[in-house]
Amino acid sequence: MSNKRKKQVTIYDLATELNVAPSTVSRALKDHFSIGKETIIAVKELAQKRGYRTNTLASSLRKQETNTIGVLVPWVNRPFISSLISGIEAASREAGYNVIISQSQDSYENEVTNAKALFGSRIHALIVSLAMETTTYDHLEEIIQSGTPVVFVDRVPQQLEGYRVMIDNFRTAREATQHLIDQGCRRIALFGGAPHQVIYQQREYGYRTALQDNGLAVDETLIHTFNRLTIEEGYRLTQQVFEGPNPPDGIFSTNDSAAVGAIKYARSAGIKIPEQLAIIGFNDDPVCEIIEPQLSSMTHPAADMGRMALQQALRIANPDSPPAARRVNLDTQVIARASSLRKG
Amino acid sequence: MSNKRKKQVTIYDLATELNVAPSTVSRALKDHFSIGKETIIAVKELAQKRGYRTNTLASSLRKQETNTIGVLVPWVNRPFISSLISGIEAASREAGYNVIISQSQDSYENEVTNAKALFGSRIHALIVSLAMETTTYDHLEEIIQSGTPVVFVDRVPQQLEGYRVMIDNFRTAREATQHLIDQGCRRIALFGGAPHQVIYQQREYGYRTALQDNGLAVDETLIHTFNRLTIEEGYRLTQQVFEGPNPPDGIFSTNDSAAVGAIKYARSAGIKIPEQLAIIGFNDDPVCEIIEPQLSSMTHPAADMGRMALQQALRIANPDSPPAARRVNLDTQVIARASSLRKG
DNA sequence: CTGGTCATGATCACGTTAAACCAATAAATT
DNA sequence: AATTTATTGGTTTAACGTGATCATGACCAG
Repeated sequence: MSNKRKKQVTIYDLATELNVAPSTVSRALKDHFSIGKETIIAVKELAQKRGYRTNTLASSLRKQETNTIGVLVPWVNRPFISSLISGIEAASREAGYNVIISQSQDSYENEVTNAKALFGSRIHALIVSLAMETTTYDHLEEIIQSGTPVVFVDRVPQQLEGYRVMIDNFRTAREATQHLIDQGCRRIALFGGAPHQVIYQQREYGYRTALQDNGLAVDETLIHTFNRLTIEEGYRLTQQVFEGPNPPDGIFSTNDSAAVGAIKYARSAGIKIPEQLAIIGFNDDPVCEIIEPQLSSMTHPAADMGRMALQQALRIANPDSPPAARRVNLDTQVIARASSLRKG
Repeated sequence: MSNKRKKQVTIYDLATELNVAPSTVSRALKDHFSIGKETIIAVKELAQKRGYRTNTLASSLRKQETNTIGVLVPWVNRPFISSLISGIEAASREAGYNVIISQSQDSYENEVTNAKALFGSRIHALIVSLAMETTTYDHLEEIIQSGTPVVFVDRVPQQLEGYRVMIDNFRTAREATQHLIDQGCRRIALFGGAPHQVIYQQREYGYRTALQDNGLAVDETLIHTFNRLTIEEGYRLTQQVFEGPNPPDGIFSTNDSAAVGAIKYARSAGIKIPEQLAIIGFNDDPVCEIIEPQLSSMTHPAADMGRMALQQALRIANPDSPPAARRVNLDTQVIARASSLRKG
């Protein structure tokens, strides 16, 4: 019923009450050097008493700069992404920024629409993880051109020049594969993602390199590409592979979900893990510790990546800060669990 | 380097180019009835050509109303919450609103700070799920008083008058307990949450009622309270209960994590599920289908709750829409899986 | 009485839009 | 036919709250 909002307190109100000019109030609130100490105290006290809150809209409009960070991700309800957002949110709030989120739902079309919407909100900076479908980047190029800082996280664009925060996918995949080899695997299958996404290319390359490092031939029939890397896809493909000739003795899955699918099939088919089949995933989702046997994986420091992406975003275009790095790589490590650890 | 942002196109630019007044452009873009058809077309065409995007800051300032929805939750990286946010985000974007998120990290202090920050951003409405710690509500009362629509989701306040979107916790808990009874359980333990949170009170009440419905005595020693309902807590408490005298033959856990802990302990201690111990959780997190045996649970329609919360939020204070409901309850149902299904 | 601080005031401008106003033509009334 | 009234298609003005810029006045040292 009370459709009528309480009138907000403005610097003008404070000014009249204190018999000073609005601009004095404005400056006092910001501890401007040219305002007397007593005035500053008086203004702040009254502001407190009257419940004054600066109108960020007006301020942003005037300053031609918002305190809002845009985040554009495929989905918010995925373990990796939600932790990424958690990191971005925490760091943003500490730095005095708000976070607007939007999800592309892995659709290119949505990504374009949302990018435009965020851009229209005059965000201070944009942090993006690309939709699976995305192969062209005009919608983001446009934003970069406008001078808005853009930082790509994890799923980064192929060609586009820009700032990136990632893990070293090549090295991480190489280590994951090496781990399986160290555990005695000789025929390792690869469960890879959409081949136009850089991160999956790099992971495949890491896999290939590890094999070569150890003098193992790359068997192309062991390399599989997934559209969505879901549990179901992992299950189905594992089944298919094991019903064919010459099954693998190890699987390196480029995410955890597909690896879980593999474990599920193996368990249902009576395939012994890790003796007959060693499995390692990617991301170290919470599920790794829940499934039986527990799933080995590569850490993917989601929250740290979020914090780092924000830091970079704030450094771009801020001449008073250390310069932003074009490319930040965060450390990862092998978490060896029962699914790959062969005793002795 | 290009620290200088491209100057944005304004209605003023379009107006001069078309030799009309800025207000005409403004109205044309909104298909105002008093503007001629041809003018509207001409304006829109030019706007398109010049890449005009309305400055939402200016618009919001002028209209005294933003298109931003504030979301205040304990954590974004939890399955239930991230799905809730996903629902809010999707519905908001469809309705033309942005979503600002902030997490209290289950701390009362953070919740207050963030509430103030969101309020300062002049949000159109606020959707809140309370921090575990929160027991007083002045920070939210203040926002409600100001006329900003506030909708509580899931973790709602005890006394505070306000709009709520929840599930029927009482009925849902009663059904969960009844399910265990139907499967032959006679000594059912309750794993409950923070007792000052309404939802956990209601769940306990539902549990008690189900027992009484079936003529079973309530054994207070079977009722356990958890601070955080984590896997570890669930594990430890199950161990404690089973090392004591007269262990239960069923567990109703008010979230899935604690139930997973219970399964883990049972498995390690050789307790047969569901024969010796039947377990049902709450939320139907993805983990339910991953753990072995699969965990029975009660659905908790997170994304739907998010969409519904947004719908209510937009209806409050909008006289042109159907009135908002003080209380919306969404349906839930039992998902019976191996952890509780006793054959025959 | 000149010049320099210190503390503050006055004046827009940021981009948009609601409200009030206006001119010209078409339609309705006497 | 003459006059009033509506309708169409705009324009002008002001305001939303803040803050950068430039102006001002009091006081004091030299």
